[in-house]
Amino acid sequence: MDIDSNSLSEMLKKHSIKPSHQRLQILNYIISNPCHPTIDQIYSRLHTELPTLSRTTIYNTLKIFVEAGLVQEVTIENNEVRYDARSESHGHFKCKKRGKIYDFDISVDDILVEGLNDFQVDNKNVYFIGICKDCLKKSEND
Amino acid sequence: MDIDSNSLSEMLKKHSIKPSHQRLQILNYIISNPCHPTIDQIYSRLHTELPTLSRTTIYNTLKIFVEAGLVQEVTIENNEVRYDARSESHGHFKCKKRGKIYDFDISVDDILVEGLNDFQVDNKNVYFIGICKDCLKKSEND
DNA sequence: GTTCCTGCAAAAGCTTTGCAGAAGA
DNA sequence: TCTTCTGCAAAGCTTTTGCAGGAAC
Repeated sequence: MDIDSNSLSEMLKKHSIKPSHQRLQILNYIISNPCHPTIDQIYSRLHTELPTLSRTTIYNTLKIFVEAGLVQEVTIENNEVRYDARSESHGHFKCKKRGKIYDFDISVDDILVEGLNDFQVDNKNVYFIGICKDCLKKSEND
Repeated sequence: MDIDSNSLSEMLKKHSIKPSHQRLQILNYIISNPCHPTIDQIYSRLHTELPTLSRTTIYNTLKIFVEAGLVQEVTIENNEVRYDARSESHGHFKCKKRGKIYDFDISVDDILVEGLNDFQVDNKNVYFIGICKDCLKKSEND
């Protein structure tokens, strides 16, 4: 699931970010695991391989990545910011039951709103909340 | 800006919520101020009139309202849940500069996504982030 | 040697919980 | 009286900050 270290390094350099070991690991994780991980999920996973890695570094690093436009913050519900490296336009569906996030294709650029003609829109987000196919099936069987 | 106390009371009763003084005040505030207030904004404003009102009560009350479907939680960015009593379908625009939230009309029910055919979608949210007309004008003048 | 990065510890902010007293039926 | 609501205080979480040691160049 790992990505060629050189291409990761290049990605960082393109955004004027020095490719430290920690930053490469974190970027690799986010790209390899497009499951919109939270800070804690990233920490839990990488901490086992890199025991000295601290949460502070993950916070610092993701802040740098977000400012550089390398990853995006995904806020669907409070108390959990998630991180997403997908650049194509897409929406998110969050399952109430287990909290799983699904991506779906939607061209948010096509959403035009009359009232916002004179506004500068930098970011368009679409998210749905409900119950996913799998959880619906499970409750049927109960 | 206040709403007839009887109709507020009726709204609560319809949802099997006992109309206590605090609950009426909080509901009145949210409906009269459709600016998507945060808990803290509600507290700051109501606390002056009702000095004994506590944040805990506002948390409790809003939780009840949300569960009853009387108001909706609006999460646009982390660290601030906002509350909204509008029931019609609409989207939110948040201005980066001053944090102001604008509503815009959009029929989110018309957004259909192929990949989610077997999913139960309870809630559709659309939010944009950018710079509002007013702030754009101001920076022109600088 | 200088600069930037990392990570511990502490602080800060928001939200939840436990519980006792108050209000209402 | 009995039930429910309120609000103080404390606890719990996530995130930020300050700072000293370390790595890289």
